[in-house]
Amino acid sequence: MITSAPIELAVSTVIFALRPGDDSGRRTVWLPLVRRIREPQQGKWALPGGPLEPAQELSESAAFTLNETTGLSPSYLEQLYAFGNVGRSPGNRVVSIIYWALVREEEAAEAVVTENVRWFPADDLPELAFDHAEIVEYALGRLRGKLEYSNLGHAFVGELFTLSALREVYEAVLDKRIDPANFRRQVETSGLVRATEQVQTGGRHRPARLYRFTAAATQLASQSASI
Amino acid sequence: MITSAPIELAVSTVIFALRPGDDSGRRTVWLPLVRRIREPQQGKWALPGGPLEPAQELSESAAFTLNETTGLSPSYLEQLYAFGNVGRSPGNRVVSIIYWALVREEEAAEAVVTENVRWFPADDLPELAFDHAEIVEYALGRLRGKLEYSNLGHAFVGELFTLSALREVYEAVLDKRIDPANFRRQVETSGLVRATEQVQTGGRHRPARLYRFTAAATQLASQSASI
DNA sequence: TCAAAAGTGTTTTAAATACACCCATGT
DNA sequence: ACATGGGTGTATTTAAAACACTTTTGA
Repeated sequence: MITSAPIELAVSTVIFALRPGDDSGRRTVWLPLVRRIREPQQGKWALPGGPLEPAQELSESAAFTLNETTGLSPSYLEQLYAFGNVGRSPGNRVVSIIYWALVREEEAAEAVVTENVRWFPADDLPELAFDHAEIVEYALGRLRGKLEYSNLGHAFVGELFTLSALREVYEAVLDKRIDPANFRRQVETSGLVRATEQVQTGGRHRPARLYRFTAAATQLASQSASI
Repeated sequence: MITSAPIELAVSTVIFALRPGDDSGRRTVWLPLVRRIREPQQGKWALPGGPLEPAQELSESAAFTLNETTGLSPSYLEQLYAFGNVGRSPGNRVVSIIYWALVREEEAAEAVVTENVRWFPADDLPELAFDHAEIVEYALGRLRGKLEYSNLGHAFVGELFTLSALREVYEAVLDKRIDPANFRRQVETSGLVRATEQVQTGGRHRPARLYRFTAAATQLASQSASI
């Protein structure tokens, strides 16, 4: 009787954060990778992840890996796609269920950085293990696409934020300039945001009003997370 | 040493076709289900599917199941989502990677109908096994959503089609009336469609010009299948 | 000749975009 | 005072939607 090796089931996560780029003062998209410390593909950089535990929910597994890698909790977490091509891992058959997550950079920022965990700019990645380069590309597409038709910016700013800060999130992710006046109107008429009484001073210009997301917005974000 | 049972990996498919409804002459969305012939949930209707074979691609598994169930080949096939909640199958842990497919009804139509395979209207399903009701709901949302921002109608019509036929696909899936004049303009300016020299006669009205999809359209459909 | 869908033209409505200009603060 | 981003007003462009009307066939 022939018994082939069982199919392995893993969960990995593409973790995005906005960080100051090397060049201008503008922030860009970064993601953490881990260096593989065993064969196959030893030494190459890969997405954080691991085998699924029988008693563990898929999203729990993704969030656990994320916390292990960055020390952070995700402000957004959604399943991306199941990658399972026969040839994607030489020698064994691995089906990887990929999640993607957004984290707020402010919180811990440089917290966890070891020899084998490092953050990279999304547009300047090293050679990745397996099909992980393809996966990251796919996740970036989803991030950009979703930002345009949902209120995903929510996940990148804090509880209180200026409209400029929110706009900068969009500019960083979509990598294009957005007219501040039109952006303001779109956001304000969306009903997903409410002005507070507070303002943010400190800039050498007129203080900016602080906003917060409405309940509708947070709800919408978690809904769209499953659609 | 405690060794828990391994996680099972299955692939199932939500198969959509347009069929004449019971009432009016208009077509509606139908899907085939199979009756479970063993425990758990014996006797309940479920999505067609089965365990993933180690040497089989995910999409191959979905297409194989589809052909087995309907005798048809999919004109569109795309991964939907991986459902893997711990409690979704009592007793064992099953992660199901779900695909969704569109088939052209004309081809075989009533071909495969047995005691344990039956087509149901999407808006009038029997009680389903496991979390399959939730899965079908999710797939319907994706079908409707995708039809609005891509040229998915492509998969439901033949090579040559009238703009009315294409419009009826949209009306059936979205379950709403669409202005023929505006629909015509939108489709014509999209560049995804090209008029042929032929017309379709036979109706008691002016003959309708036949169209075909351009290469761009078919390409776009298969692209969007992986995004 | 009449019904019915094919197909064209035009108006209305709404949204995105572009851009001029005033406001309030730190230096 | 003046540079800078915050914030308002308005014109332009584009697309969606609504709807009147003409065309061509089968019966």
